[in-house]
Amino acid sequence: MKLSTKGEYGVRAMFDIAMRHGEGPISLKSIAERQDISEHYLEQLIAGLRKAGLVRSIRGAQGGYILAREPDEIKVGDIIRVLEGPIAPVDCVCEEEPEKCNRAESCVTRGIWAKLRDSISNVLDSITLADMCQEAAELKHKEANMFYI
Amino acid sequence: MKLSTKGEYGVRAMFDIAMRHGEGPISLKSIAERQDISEHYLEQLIAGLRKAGLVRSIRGAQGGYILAREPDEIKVGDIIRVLEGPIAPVDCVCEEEPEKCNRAESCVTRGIWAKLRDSISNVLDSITLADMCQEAAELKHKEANMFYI
DNA sequence: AAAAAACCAACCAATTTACTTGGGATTAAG
DNA sequence: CTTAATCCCAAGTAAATTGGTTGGTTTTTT
Repeated sequence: MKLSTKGEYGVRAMFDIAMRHGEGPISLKSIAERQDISEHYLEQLIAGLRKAGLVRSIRGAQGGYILAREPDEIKVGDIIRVLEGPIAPVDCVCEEEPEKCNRAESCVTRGIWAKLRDSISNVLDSITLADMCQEAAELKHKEANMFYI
Repeated sequence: MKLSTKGEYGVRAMFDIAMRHGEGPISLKSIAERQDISEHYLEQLIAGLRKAGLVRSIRGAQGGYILAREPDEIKVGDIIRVLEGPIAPVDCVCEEEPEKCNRAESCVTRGIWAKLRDSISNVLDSITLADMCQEAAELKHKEANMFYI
C-alpha cells in the first residue's frame, strides 16, 4: 500500500505551484530546487499532469507552469489518479473498468477491496490544493506565534 | 495504491482456512487449488504468516495449517501488514518507525498521507476473518433464495 | 516402507522504479 | 537578431520488486 515517488512528488509539485498561484508561470527548475526533486524526472511527471489538463505550460524564457483550474477545483485525488493510475487496491475493483473475476466466493474479498478503494478515494478527493495552501498558512501562523510563548 | 498479489493471495488463503476452521489442518495444496494460486508461491506467503503467528502448521501426512487464533481475533490488517509491510502511503508516516523528513513545509503533504494511512488502517482493522465468513454465509443464503423468485 | 505433507534455499524472467542523457523547439529580454 | 531561459521529447539504464519456479529435505501418518 505504498505510493510511488510519482504521486508523492506530483502532489508536492502541484502544491508548490498552488502556493504561488497568481504570480505568473513557475519554472520547473525552481519547483525542482525547492522540492529537492530531479528536474528531468519531475519534467516527466508534470508532462502527465499537463496532458491530463491539471496544469498549463508557458514556453520560452520566463515561462513555466500555472494551474489550469483554481486551487479549490483541483483535488489531491485528481493528481494521484494521473500519476499512479486508477485508485484500486486490486484490479477487480478498478474505478473505471473493473477487471472481470470469475471466482464466485471471492466476492467476499472483493467487498473488502471496494470498501478500501472508497475509503482512499474519499480521503484524496476531500482535499484540494486550496485546502493545502490554507493549512500551510495556518502552520506558518502557528509557528510565528511560537516566538511569543 | 495497489496491493501486490502477496496481500491479495494472503487474505484469500487465510479466508479459505477460516472457512474450514475446526475441521483440522488444511493442506496448502488444497488451498492453492481452491484459490487458484501457485502452490510454491503460496508456500512462501504462508511461511511469513506462520512466522508472524497468524497460523500454525502441522507437519507430516494429513498435516496442513490452522488458524493460530480464533477467526474474530484475526484482522485483515494483520495479514496485510505481514505480507505487504507496514501500512504507510509514504515512509515518513510509517506506523512503527516514521522516516525522518527535513523539509519543513512538507508537513502539509505529510498530514495528507497520515490521514490516508489512518483511513486505510481503519478499514483493514475493522474486518476480521469471522466477519468475512459471516458475509460468505449471507451471500450463500441470498443466492439460495434466488431460486424461489 | 511409502505417501503426504510442511519446510527451505536458491534461482529467474519480466516489470517497474527512479532516474539520466542528450538533444530540439519556443519565446522573452537585451 | 542573438542569446539565454525555458518547455518538450525520446531513449537508455541500474537497481529493486514481483511473481513466480526448481529441486530438494524433513516430519508424520497410514
